[in-house]
Amino acid sequence: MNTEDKPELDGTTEQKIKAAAKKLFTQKGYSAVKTREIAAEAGINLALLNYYFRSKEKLFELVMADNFITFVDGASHIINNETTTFDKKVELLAAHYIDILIENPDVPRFVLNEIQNHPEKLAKAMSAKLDIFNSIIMKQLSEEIQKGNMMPVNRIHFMINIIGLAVFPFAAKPLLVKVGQINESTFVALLEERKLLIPIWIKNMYKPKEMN
Amino acid sequence: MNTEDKPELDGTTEQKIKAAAKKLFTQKGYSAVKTREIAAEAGINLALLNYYFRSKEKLFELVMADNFITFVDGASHIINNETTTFDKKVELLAAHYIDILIENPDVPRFVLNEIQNHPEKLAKAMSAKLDIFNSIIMKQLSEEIQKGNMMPVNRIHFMINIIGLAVFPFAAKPLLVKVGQINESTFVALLEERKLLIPIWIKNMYKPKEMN
DNA sequence: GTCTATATACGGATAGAC
DNA sequence: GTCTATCCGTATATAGAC
Repeated sequence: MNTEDKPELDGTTEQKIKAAAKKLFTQKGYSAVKTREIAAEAGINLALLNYYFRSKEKLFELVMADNFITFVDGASHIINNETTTFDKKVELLAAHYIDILIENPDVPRFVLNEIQNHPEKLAKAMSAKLDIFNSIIMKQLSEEIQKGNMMPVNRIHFMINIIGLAVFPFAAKPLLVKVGQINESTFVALLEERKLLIPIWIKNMYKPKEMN
Repeated sequence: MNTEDKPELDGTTEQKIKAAAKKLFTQKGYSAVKTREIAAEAGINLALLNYYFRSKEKLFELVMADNFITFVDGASHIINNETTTFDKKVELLAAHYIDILIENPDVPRFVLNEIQNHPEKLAKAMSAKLDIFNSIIMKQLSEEIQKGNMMPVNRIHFMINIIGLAVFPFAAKPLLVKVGQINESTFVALLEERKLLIPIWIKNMYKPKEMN
C-alpha cells in the first residue's frame, strides 16, 4: 500500500477512483461523501466504483488504512531510531509531523473522527505499528531523567505534549482563520517557526531548576 | 461523563428533541445522523421533529451554535477579566477547558469537523464572540514581556499552546486508549494532573534565562 | 400537539449492452 | 473495462386523522 498517491489525474481507473475517494473521505468523512461524488471527482462512471472496489465501505477502509499509516508510520521510525540522540528525536518528531501535515492537512481531523466512528476498522488499519511505550525514545527519556538533564516526567504527558504542540495548529486552523484572521501564508510561516520552537519549548518545560 | 445517559427524558417535547439531536450530532456529525434516530433517542414521533424544527438542517444549526458557544464562551470571560493576574488567567484557562471538555468530550471533534464542513453556518453560530487578540490577557502578556518576566513570544503561538495543551488530549483520547492502553480512570487522572501542570509548563516555556 | 401513512427524492449497488 | 438504465432500500419531509 503506497502512502504517497497524491491526486492522480492520470493513472489507471482504479488509481483515479482511489485518489478521488481519499481526497473526499479525508475532507468530509464517510457519511458525508456519496459514491456518485467520488465517481464525478475521479471522472469515471459510478458503476466502475463497484466494479473495482465492490462497495463504498471497502473503498473507505483502504483510505482509512492509508491515512492512519500517514499519521503513525514515519513517527515510529523516528522514535525507534537506534543512532539519534534524544534531543534529535524530539526535533525530528516535531518537524516530521508539521511537514507531513502540511502535505496532508485534513488527516488529523479524519483520524480523529473515524477512530471514533469506526473503531472496529481501526484494527485492520493499524497493523501492529507504533508501540510508543516500548520505543527507544522512551528509554532515552528515562536516561535523561536519571542523568539529571530533565525533571521527572510522566511519559504519557511527554508524548501528548510533543505531538499536540505539532498537530494542534492543524486542527485549530479553521478557527485561527476565522477568529484570528490568519491567512494561508501566515499560517505556513507559523508552522515553520514551530518546527524550531517546539524542541526548545519541550526542553524548557522539563529543564531542571539550576539554582536554588 | 454523561456520554451514556439519555438526555432529558423529561422536559417539553421540544427540549427532548433538541437534547437528543445535540447528543447525536455532536457524537457523529450531521450526515451520519438520521432524523429517525433522533426521534427514537428522544422517544418521540418522527413527525414531531419537523413540527418543531422544520428541518434536520435547522435543528443542526441550533446544535452547532450551542456547541460553539460551549467552546468559546467561558474562555472569553476568563481572558477578559479585569481583575485577575496574567498567571491566574493561564491557570483558569487550562482548568476551564479541561473541566468543560470532561463534561463535553465530543465537542472538540464536533467543532473541528463542522467548521470545516459547514463554514457558512459558522457566522450564525459565533455572534461576535471572542476577539482574542484585543483581550485583556494579551495586554497583560505584553506587560509581562516588557517587565522581563517572560521571553518575547508570538501571541498566536502562546494561545495555541495553552489551548492545545488542554484540548489535544481529548482529541487524542481514542488513540491513547488504543495505542497507549489508557483506561477511563487513568485518563481522568491524567487530565487532573494537566490542570496543574499546564500553567507550570507554560511558565517554563517562556521563562527568561536568569543567568549569563 | 401527536400520531400514522405516504409522497418524493436520494444513495448504494447491479444487470446487461457494447 | 466501461457505459446506461434501473432496482430497491432508506431518508427527509408532509398530509391529514385524531
